[in-house]
Amino acid sequence: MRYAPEHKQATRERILSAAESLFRKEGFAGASVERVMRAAGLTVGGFYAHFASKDTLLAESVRAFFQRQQARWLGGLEELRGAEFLSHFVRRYLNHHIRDNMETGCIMPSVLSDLTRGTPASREALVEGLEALAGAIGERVPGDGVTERKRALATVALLFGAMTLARATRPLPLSDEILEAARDFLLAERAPEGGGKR
Amino acid sequence: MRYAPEHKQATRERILSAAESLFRKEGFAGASVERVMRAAGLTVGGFYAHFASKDTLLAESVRAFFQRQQARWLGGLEELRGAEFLSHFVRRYLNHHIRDNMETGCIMPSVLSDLTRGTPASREALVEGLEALAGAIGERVPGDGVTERKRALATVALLFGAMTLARATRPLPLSDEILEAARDFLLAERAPEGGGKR
DNA sequence: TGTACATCAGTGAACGCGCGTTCACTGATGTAC
DNA sequence: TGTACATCAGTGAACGCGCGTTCACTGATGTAC
Repeated sequence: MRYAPEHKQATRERILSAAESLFRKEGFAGASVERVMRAAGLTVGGFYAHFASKDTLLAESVRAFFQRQQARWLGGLEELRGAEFLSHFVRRYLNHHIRDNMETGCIMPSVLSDLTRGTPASREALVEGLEALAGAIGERVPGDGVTERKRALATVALLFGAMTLARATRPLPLSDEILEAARDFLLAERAPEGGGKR
Repeated sequence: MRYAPEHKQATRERILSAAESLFRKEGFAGASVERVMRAAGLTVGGFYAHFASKDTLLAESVRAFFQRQQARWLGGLEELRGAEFLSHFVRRYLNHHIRDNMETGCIMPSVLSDLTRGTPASREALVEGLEALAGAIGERVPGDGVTERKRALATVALLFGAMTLARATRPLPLSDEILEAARDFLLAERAPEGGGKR
């Protein structure tokens, strides 16, 4: 029990990271507080020193996911714009690795259905993440006809929807087709004037 | 206990219909077998005369949903083609009523996350429904560049993704924006050569 | 430097609860005679 | 038409289990003197 001012914060992050993995792999109902704590190297009872409830844990996991992932999704694409940016971003997301590794890939397909019934806090975490992501995309991809924001929102909705369907239809060829279809649909047409080659 | 040859089948359909409603409203984990049976006017114990397990019930609910809903989604649009068909179909799906009435609207946003972790039977039910729906859309909407099938798959993925996000972000304005964005994205461009006015 | 003490992150047993599933049963039905 | 019987859809109590949460506690840490 080493115990320094920053120690509790580090433990909290360990729990959060374990929770993210388990929520991804097993969903909200499938990941019990006891298993999350065990995965973080702790015992059940300590959980409530860090989080008010399991619902709070989901909200914080979603928040942490968007914060961490936004950097990964957009990292290295900072000066790309338009079709060029979109091509990299979409290909980065809609790939087999994210589809096949539920415990490390995107958390959204695993918990989106739970969020439609979620607490205000977990929905708020989703909204903030969505706004930030749509904002980052909108900045880089000009809309043509529809506004940038709308285009970004539709893009995100298609990414999440396609990844969820692709996971649910694994390992059939249909699963690959869905990823391809979404990729083509987002990239094949309406190439915006901002960027480059695709 | 009236009890005629067709009576058991009718009871089974009552259970299935109650299950669909409860899975829609509360998800797979949230809808217990006991509450499903009570909603069907029966008691728990009788359940296993009709279904082998709760997992089987989900699979059969998904199958029943697609069978029932395909008719509702496509009914009356039989002779429409191309952009005209797509416009009706997309507007029929992406509306506030389906978003705000989880127990009667689309079941997919409620259980898609569960299906990514589902049994083979429930995933098979999803695959069959998806193939039938994509086939019906593909027949009516020619692809341009991408094949009809891919276009149909991307359309379905965007519909489900947008509806799920819209439900999770209710009642914020963002929720309406997501529906609009998906609608515009599917209808605004790439107007195919098959149909009509949009 | 050494000792006494307060703090509080983490432990682990216990709580009440609702879950999915089983099973001995009931009693209305349709059939045989 | 009337009686005896087999069927089996549906009942309801019971099962073992894992859940989210609580709480009295432990013991390493940092502080006071």
